[in-house]
Parts: sequence; C-alpha cells; structure tokens
Amino acid sequence: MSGLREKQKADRRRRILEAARKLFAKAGPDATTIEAIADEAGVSGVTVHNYYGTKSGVLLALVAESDRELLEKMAHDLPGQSDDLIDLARRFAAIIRDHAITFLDKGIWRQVFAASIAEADSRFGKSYHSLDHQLALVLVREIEVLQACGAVASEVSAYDLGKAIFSLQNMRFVNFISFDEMTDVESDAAFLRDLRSILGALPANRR
Amino acid sequence: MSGLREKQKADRRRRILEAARKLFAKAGPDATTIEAIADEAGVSGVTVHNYYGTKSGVLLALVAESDRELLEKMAHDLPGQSDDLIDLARRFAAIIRDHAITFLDKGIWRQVFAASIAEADSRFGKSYHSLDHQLALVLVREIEVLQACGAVASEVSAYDLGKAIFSLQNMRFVNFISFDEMTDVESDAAFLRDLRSILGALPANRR
DNA sequence: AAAAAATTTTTATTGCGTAAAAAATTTTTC
DNA sequence: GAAAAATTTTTTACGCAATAAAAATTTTTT
Repeated sequence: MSGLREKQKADRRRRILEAARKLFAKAGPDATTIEAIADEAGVSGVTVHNYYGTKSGVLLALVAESDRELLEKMAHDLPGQSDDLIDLARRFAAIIRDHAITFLDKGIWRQVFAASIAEADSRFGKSYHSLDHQLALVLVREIEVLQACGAVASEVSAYDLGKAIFSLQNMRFVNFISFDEMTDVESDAAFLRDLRSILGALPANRR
Repeated sequence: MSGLREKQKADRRRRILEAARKLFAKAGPDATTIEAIADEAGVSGVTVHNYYGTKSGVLLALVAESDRELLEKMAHDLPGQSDDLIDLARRFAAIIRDHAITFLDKGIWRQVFAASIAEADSRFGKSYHSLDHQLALVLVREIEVLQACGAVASEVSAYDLGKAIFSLQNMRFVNFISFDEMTDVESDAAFLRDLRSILGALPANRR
C-alpha cells in the first residue's frame, strides 16, 4: 500500500508536461508531435494520450499552470489600485491580456480557447474553468471593497457583478485573440465602451 | 467566358452541404467521415477539403445557414415585445437558445463554438461572425426603440450597449452548452442575475 | 479543333486518436 | 522472499483527418 505507483505517475505527468513545454516553446504545438513529446519525456506515445487525452489536453494543462501564476499576479497587483468600477475592470482585463500575450501568441490562444470549450467536461477543461472562477473571485473581492467605499451600489450582489464583468472581459479577450492585428489599446478602448454603455444604460427612474 | 465553371462550383458546394446535412443528422459529425460526405455528394474527399477546409468548416457552413433562419426569426419575433431592457435581453437570449437546441445538441454546439474560435480567420469563421454581428444589430434596433420610450438612457450608444449585452448573452450561451445538465430555465436565471447586477451596479451619484 | 488554363481526382504521406493484446512492474498474499 | 494477483505501460494495428504533388479531366480560349 505504499505510494510508489502514485509517485511514478506524478513523475510521468511532470516529465510529459516539461517535455511539452520545451518543445512547444521551440516549434509551437502544431509542429510538435505527440510522439516527440513522448520521446522527450521517456514514455510511449499512447501514455501521453492516456494521461492527457489529446494534444490540446496537454496544452490546456500547460496553460493551467501558467494561469496559477496569473492568479498570483492578479491577487498581488489588482487590490487597492482602483476607486471606481470601470477602472477596476480595465486593470483586471489589462493584467490578463498582458500575461496572456507574454506567455503565448494569439494563434495558440485561439487553440487553447477552442479546446477549453470543446473539452469543457474533460479533467483539464474543468481545471481550466476552475482557475477562471478563482480569477473572477479576485475581482469579486475588489468589488466588495468598492461597495464599502460607496463606489458600487451596495444592493447588488458583488459575486454576480464580478461574474458578469468577468464574462464581458472574457468576450473581449476572445475578440482580442481572434484578430492578429488588434492591439491591446484597441481592445481596452472597446472594453471601455462596453462598460460605459452597460453601466449607464438605465435612466435613474428605472433602477 | 460563360459561367459554367462557376455554376458547377456552386453546385458542388450545395451538394456537399446537402450531403453533410443528411449524414450529420443521421449519425452526428463525429461518426460521419469526409469520405462519406464526398461519396454522397458525388465528389472526391480532397474536393471537400478544397471547398471547406476541414470537417468543422463544413459544420460551420451548415450552422451559418441555420443562423440565417435564426436571424429572420429574431427580426420577426423580437421587435415590439418588451418595454424594458432586461426583458428585451432575456427574450433575445431565449430565442437564440431555443433555436440552437432544436437544431443541434449541446455536444455539437461545443464543436461549433470551438471551431468558430479556432478558425476565426477562415472564410467560414468570418461568415459565422458576420451573422453574429447582424444578430446583435437586431438587438441594437430594439434598444433604440427603448431609448425613444425613455426606458434606456439616451446618452449611451445603442450600438455599444447592444454589443455589450450580446457579449454577455454569448458567454451565457457558452456556459449553457458547456454543461449537459444545465436547463434553459437555469441559464435564464443566471443571465437575469448578470443583467440585474451590472445594470444596477453604479449608485446614482456615480453615473 | 487544337492549345491553354483551370479544376478535380488519384496517389501517397504524416500524425492524431483509439482499441486490444502483450509485456513489464508493482502490490499483495502465503 | 517467492509466487500470484493487480495495475500500468508498451506494442501493435487500424481508421480517419489533413496536406501535398502528380496525373487526369474538363472548360475556356484562340
């Protein structure tokens, strides 16, 4: 009943991911074969499939690791910087965009996003979604701070609002990565239009 | 200089799509091979690739056709039904969900969505996005009507607002199709929370 | 009607993903 | 500590997507 088997599994997992990181960085996921990852990791190709399902699954697992970094960065850089909701949302979006673009190029992010939807119910699809959720929670906490200052209406649910703004940000992010020529300045401007229009949509007598 | 060549191309396009529709309906896209579509359409497998790029490309083209129906339905069913923004947005979302779910099951929609992101810059990715845009424009027009009634603030851009609400709806739709067990009632409730929190987020003195 | 141009088909190759049998390794049992 | 049992990996084999290049076909032009 010792954990030797478990230990070896964890080790293989790690080796596969490390091999993938190295080869993806060198040539990109498209030009990297599962077989090459397997060789580099010292396992068979089928084992890579057994562990991660698909090549996208490997990529998703890699992104999930980087997202943990992003989460730390977010928890460190976001709090206490904004005194209004629009500014908060824009900073939140900017941190995500910056992290994303320094880590992978847009073409690969399109694959990642596509995989996160196509494999939404797989193990790694789920862990990806869970990190998204935690990211949204950082935003929720800051919204609670703004509520305490009176910058956000105290009647609304900070959780619901955080999730909604996260959604809006997420679609903007998809838009950003969908077009190679779109700059982060443009994306920020578009996000600002989203926020201004929706936050100011209702006239005072209708709220 | 007659258009025989063009005519034959259009004809092949049509036959391929018709064959795909028939076979996808019978067995689903996964169990349908490109070769089978090609046989049914009376062309070679490579020709299907030449015309639509990938199997997802064929699927996307099929969905684009159905989206034209949806667009008509939307233009017919949405206008004049709502006298406030939240109700309008929910009707809009409901029409899309209903149409989607009667047309394809969730698993296939996940593939469609993934393909629309992964192939955002392909011919069919673009036509898919253009239909999304037209759909959003129907919403924009109704928002303008609400502005005329005073139900929506006249200072905001109806276009920006329509796009923002469309984004919110789109993320909810992704969420809806990502989980097989999620009902349309639940999705509507979640969308309502999105809308209520974000539309009521700013206190009166901050707008 | 022949030559030129465009398009499809044939042919071949690579790689993903899956399944089942075989081999190896760890764990359990005596 | 060796044999048996259980688990996991590897080997082997196969179907299909996607791509490339050559060959064949068909339309267009002259």
